[in-house]
Amino acid sequence: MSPTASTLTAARSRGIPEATVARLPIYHRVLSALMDQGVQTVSSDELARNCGVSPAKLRKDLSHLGSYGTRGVGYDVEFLSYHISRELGLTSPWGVVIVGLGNLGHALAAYRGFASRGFNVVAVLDTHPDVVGTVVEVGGKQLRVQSIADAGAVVQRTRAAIGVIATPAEVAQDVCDRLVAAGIRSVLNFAPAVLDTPAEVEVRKVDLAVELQILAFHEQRRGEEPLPEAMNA
Amino acid sequence: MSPTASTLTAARSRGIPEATVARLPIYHRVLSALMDQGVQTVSSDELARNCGVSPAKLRKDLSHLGSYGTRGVGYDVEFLSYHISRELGLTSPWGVVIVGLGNLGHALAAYRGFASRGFNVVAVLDTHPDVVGTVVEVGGKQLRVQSIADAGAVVQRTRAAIGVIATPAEVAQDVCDRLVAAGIRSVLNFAPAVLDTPAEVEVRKVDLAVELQILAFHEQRRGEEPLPEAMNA
DNA sequence: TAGATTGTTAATCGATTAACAATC
DNA sequence: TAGATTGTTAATCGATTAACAATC
Repeated sequence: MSPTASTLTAARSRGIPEATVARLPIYHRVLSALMDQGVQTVSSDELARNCGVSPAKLRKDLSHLGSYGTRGVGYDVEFLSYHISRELGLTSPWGVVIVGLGNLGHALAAYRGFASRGFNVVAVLDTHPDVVGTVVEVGGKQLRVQSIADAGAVVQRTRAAIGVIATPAEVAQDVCDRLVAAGIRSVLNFAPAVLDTPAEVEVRKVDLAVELQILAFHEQRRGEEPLPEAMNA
Repeated sequence: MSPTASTLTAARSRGIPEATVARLPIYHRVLSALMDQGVQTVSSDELARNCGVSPAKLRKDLSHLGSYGTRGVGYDVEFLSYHISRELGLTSPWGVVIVGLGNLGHALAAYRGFASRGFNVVAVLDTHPDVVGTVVEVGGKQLRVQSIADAGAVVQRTRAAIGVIATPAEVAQDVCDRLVAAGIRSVLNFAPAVLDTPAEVEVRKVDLAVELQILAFHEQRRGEEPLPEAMNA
């Protein structure tokens, strides 16, 4: 079939598969690295190899954004990078609030990857009276730790869009409720707890224990290999 | 069809879907919490609600492990918990090596979730001469930071199975190569780099920037106008 | 043009879901 | 038994893959 207006519209319009969205940041990062190296053009084979995916998957993913390559040539690195960042919403910076300043919270606050990727840590919050009022250095700026009780005012003033929960599991749900009440609709949860939120809130979870246990599962399976003919037929 | 020997064997045998494996740790954690609360029996509806999944998905997942529930009653919390931990390979502890003792590495070393979930940090490594030889407190023990150059001996002596990479991106591939050469087959990668490894090595990646960018995508879609008029402050 | 490489198709594979028969 | 709840089925949905026509 020839590409009609309607098929083009379908490709360019709203429904980008979640699996594709989850890979776009990797493509974007690798393209940035290629730009730093002065590479101007890259083929789907080469880019895919750098990203650790198959060329077919890469081309399929990119086809959901539009048609930004040139047949017989490849992709212009800068052009493609721009269109991915546009699709991801990275063309203007997002404000991030970090809640919980234990070891992990401090590590996150010190992380340089925020600013370089279009995210600004605009506030740090904690529940504990001992921690509130102390000063943390975040991306060159000094930020005073504020109380989670002030989440509403803080989010309104800073226009923060994303909340990062780095608290113990016990207080994570309460913290999340306060962030949501304050207007936060995007949450990154590092606490080992399942958060209950309204449907319009997008929660993503990073869980060290879960990752380790998945590795343990495969590690165990690998060890069980040494009995090929015994057991089941 | 009636459940024949072959269908039972199929269900119990090797192929547990990856998507199911990825959820087992959550089920396990919630079951542990229920045990702590003294709950003895739980239905799939109740357990699913606590885990943030649908009851149908939960029952489907559990059916891959075997038949550990009782129709009309539900699941015995302790019994099910045991079988999940057995399936995940958590009945004996796994040794973990942490590489890279920057902010994140220190936070990981201080994390209490390791020991309580069947993982022991048995060694900490770094590349930098200034850091090697310093002492880090990990789970009550004092561990001396060793050189990545000694990875082979360290892995052999400690019988570590899992390597955690918490280094900058630039050295991540080199560190990974050394861990693999040392016999590590399971890697948890916190560095923002795509690692190239032999097929038998299982790599999982935790990536703050990727998670944030996925949130940004949905945030943008939700508003369709990131910062209405005022731009960033 | 001839060679190279994209964007799309169609087949396959795996995961999710709702419904319900089995059974406690 | 009657009510409750599992384990399984079958339909649906979404993601992956290989192949190739389009086209630079």
